Amino acid sequence: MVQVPRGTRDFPPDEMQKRRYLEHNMAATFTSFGYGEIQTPTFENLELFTAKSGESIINELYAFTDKGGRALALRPELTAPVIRCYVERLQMEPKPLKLFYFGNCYRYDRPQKGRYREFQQAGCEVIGTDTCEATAELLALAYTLLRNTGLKNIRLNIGNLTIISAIFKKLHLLKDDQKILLPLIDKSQFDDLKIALRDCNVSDQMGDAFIEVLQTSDVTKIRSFIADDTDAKTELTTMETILDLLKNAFHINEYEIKLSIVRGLDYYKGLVFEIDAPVLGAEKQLCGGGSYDLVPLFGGTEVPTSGFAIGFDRTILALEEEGFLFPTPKLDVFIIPVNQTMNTISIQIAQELRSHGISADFDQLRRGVGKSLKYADAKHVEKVIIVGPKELENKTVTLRDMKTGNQEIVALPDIYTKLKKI
RNA sequence: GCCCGAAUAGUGUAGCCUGGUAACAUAUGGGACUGUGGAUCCUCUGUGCCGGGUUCAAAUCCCGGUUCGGGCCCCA
Repeated sequence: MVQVPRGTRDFPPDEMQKRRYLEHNMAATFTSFGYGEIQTPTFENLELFTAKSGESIINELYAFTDKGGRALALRPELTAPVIRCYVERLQMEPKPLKLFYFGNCYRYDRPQKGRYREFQQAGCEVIGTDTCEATAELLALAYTLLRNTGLKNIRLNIGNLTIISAIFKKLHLLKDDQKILLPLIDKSQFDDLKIALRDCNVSDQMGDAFIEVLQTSDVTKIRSFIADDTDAKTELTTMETILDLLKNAFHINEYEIKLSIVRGLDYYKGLVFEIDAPVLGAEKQLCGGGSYDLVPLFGGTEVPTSGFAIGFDRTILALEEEGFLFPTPKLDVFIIPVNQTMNTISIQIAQELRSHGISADFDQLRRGVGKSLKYADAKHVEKVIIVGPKELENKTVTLRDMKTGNQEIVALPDIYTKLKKI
């Protein structure tokens, strides 16, 4: 039997209901914040993704050569394509430019729960502003977006790469050292980090202090550690302004400063953040983002950019874990012709209801009333119309409420007004 | 890419250790039943992931592969 390829999935109707709900819900939040939707191609020129991350990323890409010999790749994420599109045709748009997107992405990874080779991302980019209010809004949007979906338990952690870089400089750490240290910081493996710092000729005293700063959410502790670096101090003050706005203007209090948030991709700079759903366990990260620099790399005029991406599939898993009840759009009316001579009138009624925005279906298997009622029940239909010759003599039909079992005789012209109350 | 576990009707499971006719529940289709039977009863169809090996005989034992799940690596 032919199966779906490794790491990919089919989405039957009951899954698609959840996915569409989430898409509509998220799109509504994005648009309420003044964002416009954008869509880019599923595949791009390979160099778009190797430009910053280097050739090694090809191992994690679905990369291929087309019949014209072009080196292409299925997109592994959407930030680079959106910025490519901006540079290519949107540079003269009024600023700030606020874009959001949904799209399937592809990575050649080992699949596990919440992790697939084809997965969906939702996300956004803000181009043309790096004011504190813009950054605060980005944080607020990410948090609000996930909250609006119905998620109860999420954690927002905020870090800052400018401050981390300043600390690296202060500890006289070289680029090569950072490559070893950053992954350890990202994974919060502080015991290993301590040993690695020692290998990098950092004194135990400084190393311990650094590790403490990485774990604290106390701003004064961070400030005293970076007291002799003006850039870092300025950045910290900016961050405080942002957090102040987040708290007092956007009224979002649930966040933690966590300097160990450093993100994987190296085009980020300044403020970075992640949102976790603890219910998901090992693969718990739902959202990641921050400020980054990609526009000049793609040949555009330098402009501030920031954004975030949300793991759409994981958001659904998290909602399911929390026992969230997804809204389930149902068929409004099922029409049962008592016999085949009732087919024409049944179809006419269905069409009439459909034209009034009431979803309607009729028995197409020529089943008896009993079997049809059972079918309507299995489909969780609200109302059933039974069309039979006895009532039809008086231009009426039977309207049955499937919840209560109550039945009434309704004149044909009154069906629509009777059902409109649903 | 690495380590561990799993895979049996559409779905959920039993049987596997100790090789011998593949089973149960549920769902689907049909019927009892030519208008109320959302019930009940009857019934058809439908199952061993793939490939090799051992054996008179493999769902069962062995090997390889595939996919899924758990954990690494990496990341969303």
